[in-house]
Amino acid sequence: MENSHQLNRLQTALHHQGLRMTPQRSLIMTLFQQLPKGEHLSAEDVYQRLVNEQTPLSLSTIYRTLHLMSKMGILRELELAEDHRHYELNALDGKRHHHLVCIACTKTIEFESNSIQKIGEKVAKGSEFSLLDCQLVIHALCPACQR
Amino acid sequence: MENSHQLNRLQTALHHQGLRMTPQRSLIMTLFQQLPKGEHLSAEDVYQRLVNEQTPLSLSTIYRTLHLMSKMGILRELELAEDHRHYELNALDGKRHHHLVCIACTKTIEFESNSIQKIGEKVAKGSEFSLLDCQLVIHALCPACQR
DNA sequence: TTAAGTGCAAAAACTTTGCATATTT
DNA sequence: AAATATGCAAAGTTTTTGCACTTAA
Repeated sequence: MENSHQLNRLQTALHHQGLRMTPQRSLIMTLFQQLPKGEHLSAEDVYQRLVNEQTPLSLSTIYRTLHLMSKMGILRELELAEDHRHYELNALDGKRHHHLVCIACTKTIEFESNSIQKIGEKVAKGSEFSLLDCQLVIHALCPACQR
Repeated sequence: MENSHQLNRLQTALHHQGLRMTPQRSLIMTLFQQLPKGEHLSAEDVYQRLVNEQTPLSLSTIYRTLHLMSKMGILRELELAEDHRHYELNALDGKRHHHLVCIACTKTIEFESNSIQKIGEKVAKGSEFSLLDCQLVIHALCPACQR
């Protein structure tokens, strides 16, 4: 099934770097896999959702895991208007979404764009970088906040 | 001259909202105007650069001013890989630049793109938002960090 | 076995806020 | 004069880290 397949991929990737699969990492990975499209979580969110599971899990471990999985390209770190970072599964197929954010009320609209993805790939390739993620953030005022 | 023209624009904009021009705001505005293209500052950076000026200036005031000027569309708040926010003057002509960031060593390359700007405008208009800023951030691995 | 991972508690880094005083308009 | 802005110091948030203990491979 899909879930265990993804967990295997994570495990393989970890082992390639001499790192280990743990119940905590597995739990966090599974949480993000089950997350509805478009939803993203902060470290604290992750903690609240998993603290009552059978596996013990601390905030420090969550921070460490979120960083690790972002560096591995498994999660994407969203840079929105909020005061803390949010994470979501990084789409393997390049179907990444972008954000239109009202800076007054923080209302956020998501959208997809093939063109942005293509620009990102072109720019990365032009500098010989290998792309992990690209995201457009548009800061604006929503109709209500324009008065 | 250019500088005082910009200061006048700031003053007018402030007065429109019942707010006031102060020596501190003027100082901060001038600093950003004189900043070389492509350079951006954190609140702490601003403090370090201005603390020895004749005008007294505190970190709180800097934070308050940076927020205010971002909400006014005068500054843009950059969302990069760093752990704190950076600011720079928001280009009035739409010549905004974007960032390609190596997530391993944080090496950053800036680039401009008319297409991105156009996409931003189209998306904002589509939802009847009024655009203030748009920025593409590409997370990637630079050649050196790919091993 | 042994290097990596975890939890805890403490610290660090960054940002916000209350309040008295000072300043713009 | 009235309302806004500032500085200070204290508090708030979010994130990081040291260390002893645990665990995956």
